[in-house]
Amino acid sequence: LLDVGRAAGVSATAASVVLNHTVSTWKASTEMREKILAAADRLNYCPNAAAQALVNQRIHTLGVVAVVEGGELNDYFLEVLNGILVAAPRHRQNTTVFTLPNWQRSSESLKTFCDGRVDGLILLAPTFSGRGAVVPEHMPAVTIHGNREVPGVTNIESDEECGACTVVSHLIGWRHRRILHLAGPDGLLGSTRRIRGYRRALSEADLPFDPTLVVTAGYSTELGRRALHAWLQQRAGQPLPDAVFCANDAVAVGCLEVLAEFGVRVPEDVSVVGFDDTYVARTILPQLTSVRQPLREMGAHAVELLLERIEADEPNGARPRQVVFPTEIVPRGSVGSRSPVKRIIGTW
Amino acid sequence: LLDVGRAAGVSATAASVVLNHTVSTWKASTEMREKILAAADRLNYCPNAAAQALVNQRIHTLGVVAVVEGGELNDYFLEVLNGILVAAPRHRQNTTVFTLPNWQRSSESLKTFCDGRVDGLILLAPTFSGRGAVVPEHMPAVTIHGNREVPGVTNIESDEECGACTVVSHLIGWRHRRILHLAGPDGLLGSTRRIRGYRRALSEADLPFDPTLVVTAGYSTELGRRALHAWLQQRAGQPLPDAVFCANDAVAVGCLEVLAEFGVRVPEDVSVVGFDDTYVARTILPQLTSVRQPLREMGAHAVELLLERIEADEPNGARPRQVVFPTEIVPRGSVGSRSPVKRIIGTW
DNA sequence: CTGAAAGCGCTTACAG
DNA sequence: CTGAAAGCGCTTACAG
Repeated sequence: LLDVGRAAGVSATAASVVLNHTVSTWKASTEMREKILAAADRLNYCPNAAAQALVNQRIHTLGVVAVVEGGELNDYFLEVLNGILVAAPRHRQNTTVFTLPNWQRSSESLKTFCDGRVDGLILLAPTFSGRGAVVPEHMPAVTIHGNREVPGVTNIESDEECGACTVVSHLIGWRHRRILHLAGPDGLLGSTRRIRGYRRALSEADLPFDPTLVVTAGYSTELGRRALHAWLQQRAGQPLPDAVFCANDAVAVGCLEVLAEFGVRVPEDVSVVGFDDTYVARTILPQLTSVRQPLREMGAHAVELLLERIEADEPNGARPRQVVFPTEIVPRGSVGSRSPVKRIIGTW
Repeated sequence: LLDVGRAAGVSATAASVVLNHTVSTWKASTEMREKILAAADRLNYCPNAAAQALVNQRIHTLGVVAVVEGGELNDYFLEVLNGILVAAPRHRQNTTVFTLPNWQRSSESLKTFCDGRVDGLILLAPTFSGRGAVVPEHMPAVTIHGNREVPGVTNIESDEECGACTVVSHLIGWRHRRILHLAGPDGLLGSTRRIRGYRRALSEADLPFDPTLVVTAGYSTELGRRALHAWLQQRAGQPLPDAVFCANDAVAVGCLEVLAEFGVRVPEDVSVVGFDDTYVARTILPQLTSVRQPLREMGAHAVELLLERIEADEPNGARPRQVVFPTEIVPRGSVGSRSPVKRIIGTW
């Protein structure tokens, strides 16, 4: 099309220069630029992105890599993606989204993403099994909620430990003592941090830590349901916990369902808190007290950091960073003072 | 890199041919291919996507265009995107997501997406004001829930009218008579179809149509809240409706909130139904009877249709199609039989 | 069966 | 101030 542009105007290179407002060693006579602009408009010229990408080595596209568990995207993903999708166009970047079945065998897929179709990669909550550089050396990348440190890649996370500690302290403030924690998947950094926060809150309040009160659930409603159900079944006739601290909101939803099935009222009999402050926390009844992570801001920040990295044009690892966003408790109706009467676990 | 591949092996063109398993006029001696493969692996060769795109005129990327209202993605978007993101890699396509502030001035943006960075476009719930070809002639495109017919572009939709009719008939089956409809935004095809379904159900049951029972809300929780709140305020002292048919689940959430504020129980006093069967329908209490549209399947189907279109390499309009997916009612706890006692609207 | 050459559409030193 | 030329990394007729 460039040569069509020329046909209409006068020159060849000229068109390129005026159409890209390149600030080169030029002054581009006004009349000429007018002519070119007109011609471009007339032929409705549209520069070819691939050709530009080829010569500029920049395609102005950011890749987002996420795992879809069971073919299902979740609210966490939606929120972060929201932040990314809104931030990217502000920097005139496109966003392409890659989905992976799992992180285990992601190394090869990741490599194929590095063929020039994107300028950089945002990895969403990656959990790599081995260490080893999974992202090719010269592909700029940042991780969000990286589970292990990816060597040399800057990671964006939130202060989950602090969030967990705060929300558990909040429960303690309402006079709850026996607080059950439905924890995230074993071994994940996020799970560990929540547990650490939970323990810190207990110890700050001089409460004993009872390991039987920490049970691994996972991050989904179904896993939350199962974990709590099993736990309650096993303890029929024993007293209910005062409160339940759930690894995330999805788990809390499962928790609320099971409690309802057992005839336990929330928050009258038991208080429940979640984590992430997703949409469901506001819509479920009772509304769920939760810990907000600024997921959208984190997504937006990932875009900016990644862009810096791309423009700096230095290999990963040059200036790895750790960015920690604050978390914040959002109090709602699912927390009340400890029930004065001790309730016993029934059977279902 | 190709010439590096050659340096290691023997030839130049050869590498390209074996690395792309092009089925040309070749037989590629086994020893040669071995050598090339080995060299490629050793240098860990990675073909440049931009260069390939430039010569093949195919970049193997599908564009998804959606509007983010108020910078906020919604569950509808998430579901459809889910379908797309899972389907695309099955066809070895990438997905890039474009977000627009609105559809009004989308024409120019759409044009810039047609610079070779994608091979085709999936438009999500576009609402164009003018008619006029908004998508350039030679850019393959499909719409999902297109609001007007985009000339020549095949549209994927669901039988919303039927869904609305079924769910309203369902309410009538529970003996509800005065059914309020919190409708979608004025003028949108989806709103109109829901209203048509609502009216059809009434007429099939020989019930009169009362225009004051159809009130425009919109598609968000907040708009649902406001619409119902205003409606109830105006009618203090008058009888409550038997049931509320909401334009979508988000509106239903707002509806449930307002009813709770007015001290109205669901479903004992009033039944409520939503539309879309999003995540919230399952998690809110009472769980929401809703109409399921197979959004993921629709997204996946869009990918396939678009790919056909791209491969057929014919201009838009050659074979426009209309694909209609069935809808399905999902009964849950928010519907019960009509309250025997007539409840009166209180003030809030 | 194999390699040299042209070309995809653009940009950018480099001579006029 | 302006244009001709080379080159980004690949593919694909086209001669050997």
